[in-house]
Amino acid sequence: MAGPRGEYRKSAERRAQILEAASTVFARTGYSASSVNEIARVVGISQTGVLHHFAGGKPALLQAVLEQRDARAEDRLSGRHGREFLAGLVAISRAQADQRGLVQLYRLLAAEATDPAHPAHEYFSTRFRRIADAVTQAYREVADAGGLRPGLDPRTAALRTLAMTEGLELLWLQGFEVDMAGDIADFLDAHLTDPLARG
Amino acid sequence: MAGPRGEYRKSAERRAQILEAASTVFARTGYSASSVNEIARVVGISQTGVLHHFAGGKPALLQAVLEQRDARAEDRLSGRHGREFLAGLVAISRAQADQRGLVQLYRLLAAEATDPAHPAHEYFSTRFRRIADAVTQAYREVADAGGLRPGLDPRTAALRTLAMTEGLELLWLQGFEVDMAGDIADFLDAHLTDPLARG
DNA sequence: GTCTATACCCCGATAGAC
DNA sequence: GTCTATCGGGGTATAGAC
Repeated sequence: MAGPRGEYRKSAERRAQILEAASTVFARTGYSASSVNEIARVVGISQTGVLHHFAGGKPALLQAVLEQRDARAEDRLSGRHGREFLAGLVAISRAQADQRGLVQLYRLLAAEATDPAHPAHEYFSTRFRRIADAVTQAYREVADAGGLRPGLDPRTAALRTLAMTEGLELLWLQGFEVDMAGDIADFLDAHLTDPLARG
Repeated sequence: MAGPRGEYRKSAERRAQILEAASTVFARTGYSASSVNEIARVVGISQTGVLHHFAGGKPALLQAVLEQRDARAEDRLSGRHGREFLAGLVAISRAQADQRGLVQLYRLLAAEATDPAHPAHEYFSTRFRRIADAVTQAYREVADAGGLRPGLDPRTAALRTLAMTEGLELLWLQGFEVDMAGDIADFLDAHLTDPLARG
């Protein structure tokens, strides 16, 4: 199980360092206004040093940052259905309170990417739709089991849940003292016949 | 009631043109990534021509754009209290559906301005807090009149209302077909003993 | 009021030495 | 793997002519 040695290992570590630096720099000033040079400065190497590790330049850096986060986050919900899935949303919210930089990064990039010319435009639009569909599906499963309050439409409930989640995140970033996880749990409970278990 | 003539009038018109161009350019690419040059190109004059009218440079342009919008929006709520104020929130949401560019501008700037070094940082943080306080006050007035459902705290209700408003705006910008005004009205009604009048 | 010209800075990318 | 040097482009801002 020994990892790569010598030059290879050094390269992998550099890549990781660069990725982390890119993440914090993008989070602070967004994609367009950030520079490879500044990322390099954070790492402590030259601009060309960074480009050596990411041949595709700045867009490649962005893509790598996004992929890294997705890989870490997606399995938190995979395989969960109905009420379990909804409970997973609460868990994710709770975890985000410790990742301010990452949340900020996503918020800023998502806003920038509204422009169709932005390199991450496609990424965000499909990602958002995928999430909305997954939440809709979860509500549908809850409804089939008789756990959804009467008169509620799964799709509408999903969009409102998403809106509340994103909105609370926004307020939290703005510096308001909101209990994201608690508020989302309350909001979900308002849709269900039986409340979710609290963690 | 005749306006200014001759040179003065020409100047005022130019300023208005520049402001409008700045608004659309900022909305498309954000503040940091926009250039005075591009704004000038949209207007059809040179870069120095723009700077002639806005001595403070790019930051002055940004400030002017923000002030212009506030001036137009604030009186929509001034003098209204309690239920009337809440109904005003719904009206504002309805109006925003026709102002995609402006909404986009605010969303992007607010995200950028999370950075304390951003020229609009202070503006957004005080603005957001002012809105939150105003909504809290409105809920308090409703509560005093016995119109708030029992067990609800005005401040918490206000923050959740704000979160829902912002979140719906976000989803709408992302391309989802959401009825912002209708959903907000529903959300408000869930807090009140009597539903608001629908427009 | 608007222009051209210009000074000076930072950007991303490439070539080539070590 | 990392560097310096360099190219071409674009940014803000100022000086001064018309």
